[in-house]
Amino acid sequence: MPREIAERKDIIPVLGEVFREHGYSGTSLSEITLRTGLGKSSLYHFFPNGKKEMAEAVLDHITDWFEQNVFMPLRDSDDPVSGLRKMFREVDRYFYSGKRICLVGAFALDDTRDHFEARVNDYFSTWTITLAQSLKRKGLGTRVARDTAEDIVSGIQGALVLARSQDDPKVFTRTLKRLQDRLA
Amino acid sequence: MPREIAERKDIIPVLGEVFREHGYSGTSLSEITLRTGLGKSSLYHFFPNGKKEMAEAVLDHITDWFEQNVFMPLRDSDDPVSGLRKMFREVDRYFYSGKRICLVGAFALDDTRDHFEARVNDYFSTWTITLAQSLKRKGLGTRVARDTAEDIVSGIQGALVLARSQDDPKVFTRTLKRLQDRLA
DNA sequence: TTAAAACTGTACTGGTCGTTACAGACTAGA
DNA sequence: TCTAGTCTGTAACGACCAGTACAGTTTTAA
Repeated sequence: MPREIAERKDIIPVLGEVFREHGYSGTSLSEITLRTGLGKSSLYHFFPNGKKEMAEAVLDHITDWFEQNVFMPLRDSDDPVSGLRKMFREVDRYFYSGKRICLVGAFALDDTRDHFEARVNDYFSTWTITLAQSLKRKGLGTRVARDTAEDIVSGIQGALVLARSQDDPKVFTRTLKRLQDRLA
Repeated sequence: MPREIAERKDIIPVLGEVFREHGYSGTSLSEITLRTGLGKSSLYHFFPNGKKEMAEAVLDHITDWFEQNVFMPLRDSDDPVSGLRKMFREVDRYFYSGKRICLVGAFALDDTRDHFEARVNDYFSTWTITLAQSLKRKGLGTRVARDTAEDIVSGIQGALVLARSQDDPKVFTRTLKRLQDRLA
C-alpha cells in the first residue's frame, strides 16, 4: 500500500536546517515547500498537525541523535575519559565546528520554548546530568561534577552564540578545546 | 512645536521586552501596539522605517546601557579587580539574575542576525575585547586574557540559554558566580 | 490668535500566513 | 484486474501581516 519514496524521515533533517536559519516563527510553510520540494498537501500528509508537529519531529530527531552519539557513550564507555573525549568529538562534528547553531538552544530563548517545553528541558537536563555522572565516575565529587557539567554545557551553548555573532566558527572550536583541556 | 508626552525613548524599553518574548520575526506590530499603547500611526511617526528601526533603536539602547554600566567601568576603574566586580554585579542585575535573556544573543542565532549584523557583532566584540584588556591590566598574559574573556562572555550567554531552557534562573546565578570565582 | 509642527485614529492596501477541502494520481497487495 | 491506502496538485479559507494614506487633533512657539 505505501509508496514511501520520499519518506517522512528524509524530510526531517531539511526541516531542521530551515528552522535553524529562520527560527520557528520565522519559518513559513512556503519556505518549507521550497526547501523540501514537497507541496503543502504532502507536508500535511506526513505531519497532520502542521508546523508544530514538524518542529516536534525535528526536536525528537535531535534528541535521538544526541542519545545515540553523545549520551550513550558518556554512560556506557568503560573508561569515562574516553566517553568524554567522544562527547567533545561528536559535539564538534554535530555543530559543524561552530558553523551550525543549536536549534534547541535557539528555541529556548523566546516564547517558542513554551510550545516545546518538555523537549527543550529534557535535552539540556539529560545532557547535564549524564555528563555530571560521567565526571563523577572520573573521580570528581558530586558537587564539582555537577558544576563542571553545567559549565561545559552552557559553555558550549554560549560559544555557539558568540561564534555566530562574530560570524567566526573558530570562536567555537577554541572554546570547546579549552573546556576539554580544563578536564585534563 | 513638539508635544513629547510619550517620548520615543520611553517606548524603547517596552519594545525590548516584546522582542525578548517573541523574537524579531515573532513580534507583530499589533502586539507592539497592545504593549506600548500606541497606534500604528504613532509608531510609524516615531519609527518611520517600521519594525526594523524599532529593533535597531532597542539594540542601540542596549549597547548604550552596556557601554555606560559595564564597558566603561571595565576600562576606567583605577583597580581592574573592582571593574571586574562591577561587571559581574551589573550583568547579574541586567539579566534579572537569570530571568531575562540576552536579546543580542537571541538575534545572533537565526537570520535576524543578518539584518543587524554590525550591531550584534559590535556588542560582543566590544565586550570581549574590553574584558580582555581589563584582565591584562590585572596581570594576565595577552593570550590567557583573551581566552578568559571569551570564556566569560560565552559562559554568560550559555548560562542564560541553559537557565531559560530549565526555567530555572539559579542556573544562571550559579554559573555567573563560578565564572567570577575562577578569576580569584 | 495664528501657524507650523507633532502626534494620532481610522480605514485601507496588497500580500502572506497556517490550515483545510477535495479530487485525482500513484502504488501495492489480492 | 480490482481495491484500499498512500501520496499530491490545486484552490480556496479566514486571519493576520507590515506598511500607507490622510484627515484631524493637540501642542508649541511666535
